[in-house]
Amino acid sequence: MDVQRLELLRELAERHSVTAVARATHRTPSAVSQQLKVLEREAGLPLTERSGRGLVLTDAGRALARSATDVAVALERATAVWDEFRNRATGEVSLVTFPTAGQMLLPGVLQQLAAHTGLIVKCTDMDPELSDFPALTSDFDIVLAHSMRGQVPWGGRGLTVVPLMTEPLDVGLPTDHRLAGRASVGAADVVGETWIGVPDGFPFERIVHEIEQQGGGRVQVSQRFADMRLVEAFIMAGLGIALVPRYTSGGSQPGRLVLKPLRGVDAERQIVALMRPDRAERLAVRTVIDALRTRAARVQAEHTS
Amino acid sequence: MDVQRLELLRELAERHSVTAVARATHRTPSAVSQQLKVLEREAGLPLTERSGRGLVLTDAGRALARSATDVAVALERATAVWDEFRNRATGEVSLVTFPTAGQMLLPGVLQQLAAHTGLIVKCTDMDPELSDFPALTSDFDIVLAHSMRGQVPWGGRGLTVVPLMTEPLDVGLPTDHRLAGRASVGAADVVGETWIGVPDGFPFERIVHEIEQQGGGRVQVSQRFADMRLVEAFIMAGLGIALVPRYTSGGSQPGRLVLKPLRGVDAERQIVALMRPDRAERLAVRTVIDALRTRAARVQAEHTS
DNA sequence: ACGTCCATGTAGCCAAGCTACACGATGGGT
DNA sequence: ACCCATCGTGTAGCTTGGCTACATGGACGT
Repeated sequence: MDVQRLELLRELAERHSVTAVARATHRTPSAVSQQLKVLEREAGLPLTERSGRGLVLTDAGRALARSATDVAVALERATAVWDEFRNRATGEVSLVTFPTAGQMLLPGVLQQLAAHTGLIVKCTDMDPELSDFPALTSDFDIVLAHSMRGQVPWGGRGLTVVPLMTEPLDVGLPTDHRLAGRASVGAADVVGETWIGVPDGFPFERIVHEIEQQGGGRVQVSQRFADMRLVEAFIMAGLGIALVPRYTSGGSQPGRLVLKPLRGVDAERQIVALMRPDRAERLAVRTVIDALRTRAARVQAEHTS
Repeated sequence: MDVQRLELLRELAERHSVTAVARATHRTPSAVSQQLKVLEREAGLPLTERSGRGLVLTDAGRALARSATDVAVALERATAVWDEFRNRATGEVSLVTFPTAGQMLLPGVLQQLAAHTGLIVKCTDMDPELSDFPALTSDFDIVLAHSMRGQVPWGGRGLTVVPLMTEPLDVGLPTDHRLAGRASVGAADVVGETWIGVPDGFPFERIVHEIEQQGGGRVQVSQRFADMRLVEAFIMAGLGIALVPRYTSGGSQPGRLVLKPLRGVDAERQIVALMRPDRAERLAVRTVIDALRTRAARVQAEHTS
């Protein structure tokens, strides 16, 4: 029973295609196919089935892939042991973020991690609109994702979830708005306004529905943007109001945008780090995660004081 | 990070010698030495140290060997998964026993396991006097061992321990003995007798000391034997009395030996199965263990009714 | 019906890991 | 104090497992 082969099976379970596995593991499809065949012969029962053009795993294949994860975890834990003996995290850690979290956390994190020589962090940003967060864990060590409170759609998939911070979502208004003087606003105050929304399927969506229910009316959404800068620009131009994450707003032109807490509505988003459990064991990865957590805590502390 | 190499390091941790590892893994010492060297180069820190003629592990080496066990467990669990998918335990299971336990349990176990085609159980017996039970787990899948109540000297070593049964230790008397009519005997009744003992270092020893303390005197030990048949022969010849495990006695010449429970003394031995944790995960091994447990339960039930 | 994409065979190459043998070092036995 | 058994470790050379390159056949979309 070879670990490499198990790893291949696990990749196949995630990527659903021999060619995709081959690309991800820097091999030819032929090599992957051959190894899977050997694994099946060893197992003595079919692990894969043809399904049209591609391959799917059988029940046995899925079960084996699942326990392959445990093997990978144990292995990574072993390498972490000796990393700890050398007292240094080493190697490359890849990370994807959505723009706002990256802007808020990454500069500070990378400055903090500069002290660790030999630790290289490769960051990428990805539009949350296009990205399926759990799927990204196949290609990146750490995936920064956001979700609404309580809602953890990635628990069941066997992924490791590390909560980083919960960020309140406020209502962003232009400084000359009629509500700009209030300390906070309620659903009834804002339900009649023109809104700038987020693309369909975004977690914020649920909050807008809640405002409609509590405020008793229909929200008018004039535009839908994924990029917060764009949203803020529209607010400041007086073209509508919008939900804005509290810690990441402003920056561009302070003084022309005010944020008002939303009373009576559970308006928070959780920012979490998502990882494949084996990746989460690496000392280098854990070091980055620690830096992310301390940085997130500091950001939150700075805003509450 | 290769699993094979980790396995080698783990074997080295158990056997304390490259040549021993080579013998156990059917390789030349040179091959083992080379692989360990590669592992050290990968780790970037020394894992072994010369100590006279042999090798000892450094702290880092021991830590790594420990986590190598977790890897092995995960791997065996994976193969167990597919064994379960085929619904049959297969392969060879090696087992060592001390004579009395083997006599009591193994025939029934092997009869029960005859139903499992493809499952081969290789049994060996070994004099408990000569054997270091924990050390035997390096060479056998299952080690049947005995110990006194509460006393579990093999807990700390990271071995898997499965309790099979607790067997009372009675006082064996010839039928014409002056105490043969009693329902039970106390320490004071037997402390003045001539005893047949067990070799030094045997767990029974502690009970003899307890008899001396409670009975208030010194026990006279005329002979020391490891084999119970021999002990029983001496008892029946009127040459002394001895502690005899209740379930395994008799058989040879019933009617010339009687057993009397010992009042006020904690005279029991525990029979347990000892395994290396990775071996314990194999479905074949677990099947044999299950058979041992049901057989042990039946033996115990037959004697109490 | 055609082209494209996918999985999978076959031949051949490369490297990892083994054996065989030799050498220096250590420690017990006489 | 010597000798010799034993242990770990180098070096040379072979075997084999796993890869690439290329070819083949089946499934889907247009």
